[in-house]
Amino acid sequence: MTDTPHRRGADRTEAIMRATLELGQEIGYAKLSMEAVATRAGASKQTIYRRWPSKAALLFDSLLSVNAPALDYPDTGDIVADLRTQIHSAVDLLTGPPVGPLFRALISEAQHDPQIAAALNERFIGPQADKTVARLRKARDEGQLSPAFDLTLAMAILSGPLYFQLLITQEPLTHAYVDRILDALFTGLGPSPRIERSSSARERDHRGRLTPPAAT
Amino acid sequence: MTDTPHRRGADRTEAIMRATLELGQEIGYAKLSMEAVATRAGASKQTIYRRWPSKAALLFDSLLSVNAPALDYPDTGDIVADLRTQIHSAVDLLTGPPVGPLFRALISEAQHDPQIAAALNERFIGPQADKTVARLRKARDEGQLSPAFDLTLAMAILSGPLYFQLLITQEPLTHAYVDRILDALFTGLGPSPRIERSSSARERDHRGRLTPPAAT
Amino acid sequence: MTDTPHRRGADRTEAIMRATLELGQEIGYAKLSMEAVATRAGASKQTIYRRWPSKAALLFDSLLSVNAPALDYPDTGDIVADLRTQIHSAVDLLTGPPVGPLFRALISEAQHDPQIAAALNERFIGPQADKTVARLRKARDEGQLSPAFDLTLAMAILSGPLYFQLLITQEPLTHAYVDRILDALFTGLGPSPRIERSSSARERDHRGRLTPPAAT
Amino acid sequence: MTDTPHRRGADRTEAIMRATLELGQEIGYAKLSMEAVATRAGASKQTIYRRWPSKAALLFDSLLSVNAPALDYPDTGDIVADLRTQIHSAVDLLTGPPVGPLFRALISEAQHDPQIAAALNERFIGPQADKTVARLRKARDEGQLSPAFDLTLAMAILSGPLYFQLLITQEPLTHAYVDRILDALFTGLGPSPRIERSSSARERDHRGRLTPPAAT
DNA sequence: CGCTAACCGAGACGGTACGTCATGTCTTAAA
DNA sequence: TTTAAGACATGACGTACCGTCTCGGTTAGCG
Repeated sequence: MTDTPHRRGADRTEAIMRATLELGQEIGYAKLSMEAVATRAGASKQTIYRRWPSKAALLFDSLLSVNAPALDYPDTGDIVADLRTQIHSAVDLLTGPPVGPLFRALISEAQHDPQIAAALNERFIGPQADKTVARLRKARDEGQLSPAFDLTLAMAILSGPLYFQLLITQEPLTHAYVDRILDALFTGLGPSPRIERSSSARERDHRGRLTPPAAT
Repeated sequence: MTDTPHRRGADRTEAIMRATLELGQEIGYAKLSMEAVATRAGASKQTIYRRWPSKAALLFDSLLSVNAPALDYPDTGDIVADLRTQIHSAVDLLTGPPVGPLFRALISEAQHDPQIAAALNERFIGPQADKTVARLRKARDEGQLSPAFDLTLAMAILSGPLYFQLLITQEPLTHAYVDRILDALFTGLGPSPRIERSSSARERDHRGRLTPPAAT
Repeated sequence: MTDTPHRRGADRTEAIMRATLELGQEIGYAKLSMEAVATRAGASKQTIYRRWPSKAALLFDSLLSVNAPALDYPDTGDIVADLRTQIHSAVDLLTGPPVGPLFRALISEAQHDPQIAAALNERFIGPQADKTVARLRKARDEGQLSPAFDLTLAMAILSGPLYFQLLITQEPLTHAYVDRILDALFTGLGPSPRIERSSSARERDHRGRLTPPAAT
Repeated sequence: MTDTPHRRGADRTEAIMRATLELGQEIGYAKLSMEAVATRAGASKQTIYRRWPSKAALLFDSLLSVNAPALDYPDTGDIVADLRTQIHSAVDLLTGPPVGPLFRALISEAQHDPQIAAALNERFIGPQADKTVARLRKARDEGQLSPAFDLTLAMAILSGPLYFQLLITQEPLTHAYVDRILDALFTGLGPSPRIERSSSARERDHRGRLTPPAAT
């Protein structure tokens, strides 16, 4: 009476996703087989297929089931500091286990599964991008940024290089790299004399620029 | 003896890669099977495995075999115009068939095959990035950019959003989008009043900035 | 409350057997699945398993539920005519739908299900054989057959070749073939000149013989 | 180099059939699974399916592979003795392992697989029946039987009751039962006084009759 | 010019996983 | 309480590819 080998729908769902995450970390999400997940979860393949149409869909839901820390932008009034805080967190999440490998596997799948691509955008990429844009908009509304500041493009410039590093060059994604991009966006692509600058000076300059004025 | 079912070494290599490209375009590179390639090419699986250790390796060589136009930067003296010309070409290449889907498939594979990732970087991404950096360096040396301009980061900011669009949002990668990024990099993230500006005025301003001066 | 999706005990039993017969005729009794029967009958699998322990048992009861004409021997006083009448009827029943295929399927099942074999003998084969033996006994008692006539063996000789034809050679089981066997049993295996013979002559000869006297 | 895990086509065929026979005897031919055969034979399922289109076909070939004693009729000049000898042998073969259960399983399959039915008739039933008919014909030609003796029907009367017993009543098939049928055919359905009769008397009477003259 | 070694296609082979189907048991909710 | 509905673990199905391994047949290049 007390062992209850299995009980209700949701229980199975959870067990399967847990098995997916475990196996994914052990043998890699690319080599994951439905068969192995079923065995590990003590579930039948049918039960898995009842809920998820494909391995990618299972991966996706497993990713969602990871109780990720809510990545909401802080609002200290300092747009750069807030972006930094938030992007550092995002990078930490997307880089480390268990989310990192799973996330990369899903992007990989998204290249030949439009449904996964759509879901990924709707549930993962999009919301996060929206938050970034929203935080930038608030800063612009508060006059910290030029009224004409291109919010969406700024978001792309903040995100793009990170994904480039994550997916293409596959070099480690450090906080320092994030800082370089933030500095480029708001301080300029030039010699970044930020170390010497006082924080008040930095704050005054938060107007969205990649470069200092060229040496005349 | 006029039909010559097959001949010699290199011939086979070519036939196999041709079959790979054909099948990839017909059924998608993800669903491609060595079996199907062998059949289509009139080759035996053994012959394929003799030359390529994995499907990804075959895809990679097939990608290289596409006689892509050399993507070398022009040098008209105008750094922005040259970047624009070159990146437009690159985007056209990476977007359209047959390279586009194949390229995406390879990036997909690279997520779980470090060898492919390395090869992709060494033979594809890296060289192109180097050319971009080189062209930027030349512009800096010629005084068109601030001496402190961060060449590598600029490259990442130029490339990142494009890959983001290609791999993540999977929206069409247009010339217009490339132009927006270029403008952001060199003109600023602001209202881009470039339409009214004379070209000479634009040229004068090529100093690497994302934003106009904030409204004071 | 006019649709009454289902009602009470016996109703279900009937609906399930009807569905079994329908599906059996449509897709064959061998490919019949409990699942399909349940769906067709609008019943749950549990309800089926409550009543029948196996598919074969369900088939068996479905066979019994076919309102087969009672196959009782007529008694006109002419043993051969009566046997002929009765066996013709039996052959017609066992050959045509829906009983034929179902009967064969059950014999098939009986080869690896002793319970079905037993039931088949008790409820189907046995009673019919008993009737044949009884009719033969009566004829013997009336002096139409030799007192030493082996009733059981005669039954086997009458039945055996029919099952041989039904199950093994699977050639059509005709009335003519039945007649040949009857003639062999009562007239002889020889040239059967029965066509020229008067019926009275035939009757006189009903003593149970397979052959005419050999040509001396 | 001496272990040779497997080598040539035919080897596999043999191993698979051996595994089929073994498993069939252990767990029954009805419960036999291709999966189990493959495992036992150390073969892959594909290899099995390459050779046999269905489980029944595999069973059939396995049956043929049993090195059954050639069942050729002796010819001692005494038709009844020869039939007896031969049918006793046939019954022994078809009754005992490994042929018996396999044979019954195949007849079972033949009820819903016309190909098996055809093969069974062509390769198993037919040839044996032909031999019986041929032996009977020889006897007729030699004058031991009436010129008008119906050879085919005699064969059916000899075989039918045996299959009836094997498949339907499933009672043991004894030599004694065979003898009763033979006696019915050649001596008559009557009181069989064969025990007291001299063999010469019996021989004289071999004219193909089921009954003695009725008691007048 | 003929022989031999390398290479080829063909495809069999042991595997692994696929995605589907049916089994028989179980639970739930409605009637 | 009986039911329809259907989830569930199990296990087999038949198929698709994987990567390895003979097989013969054909060149090609050396002798």
